[in-house]
Amino acid sequence: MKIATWNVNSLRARADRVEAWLQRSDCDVLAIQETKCKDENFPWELFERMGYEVAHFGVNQWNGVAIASRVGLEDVERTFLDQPAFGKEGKDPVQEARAMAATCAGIRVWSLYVPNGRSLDDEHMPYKIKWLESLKTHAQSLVTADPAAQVALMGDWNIAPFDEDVWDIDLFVNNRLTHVSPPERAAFHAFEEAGFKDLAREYTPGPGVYTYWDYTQLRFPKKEGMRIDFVLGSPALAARVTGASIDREERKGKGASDHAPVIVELTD
DNA sequence: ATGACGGGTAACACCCGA
Repeated sequence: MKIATWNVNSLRARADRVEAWLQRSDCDVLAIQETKCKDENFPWELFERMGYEVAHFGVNQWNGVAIASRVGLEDVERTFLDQPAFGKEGKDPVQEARAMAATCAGIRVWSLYVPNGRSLDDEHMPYKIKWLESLKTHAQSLVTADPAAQVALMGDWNIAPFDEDVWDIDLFVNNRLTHVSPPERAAFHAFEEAGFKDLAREYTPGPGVYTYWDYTQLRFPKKEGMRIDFVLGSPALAARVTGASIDREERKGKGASDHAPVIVELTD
């Protein structure tokens, strides 16, 4: 069985690529981020045609998450416990479409689009940290309630947990860029301390192994990327892993997303 | 070639991404 996560950077713009990828990847469950559409614009028929059930959560052109499965799709949730809302001062906070869950073949699958943070001094940064802390509390509660629970936290985490997860750590640190700061990394590692494991890393060792390459400045051909997309698994799920890969072929050519799919293989 | 940013909305720019 294969499960995967992929930030597609607009599902409508990437529809042909997503369909072709489903065709060749033999993927059973795909967590999608940045659909960038409302339900009424969602390409439902693409997934039907390919034999997948799909659930989507999107409210406007920002964010948007979905889960497609050909092994069942039940108990869809569109938020986690105490998921923070974001609102600029003077405006009502809004729950953003950044998380959804569904149970697929006994696995509690989450499709997650962690807030970017924008800059270390921006009000989106404390939002990002709080968002992750709430998610961790929720994820931890699932495993506490049932130590045998198979939970997959899949998505675009917008954090590079280790120095080798960016092509030039000095550039990031010296320019006070996001994704590598101690508070962001601590928020990520808290999941590992809670028993969740990065299921792909041991099968895709770095350095120089990434899941995202900026569209600008020839980042992809120059191999200047970031590892920021992860599948974190509960102990019971981690015990089933037999392999993992990053499909960097998918980043090539015209019309690619700036993220590549991350695939984890499990025992049946 | 893996190649010089792209998507969406609304408007003839601007927001957003990391």
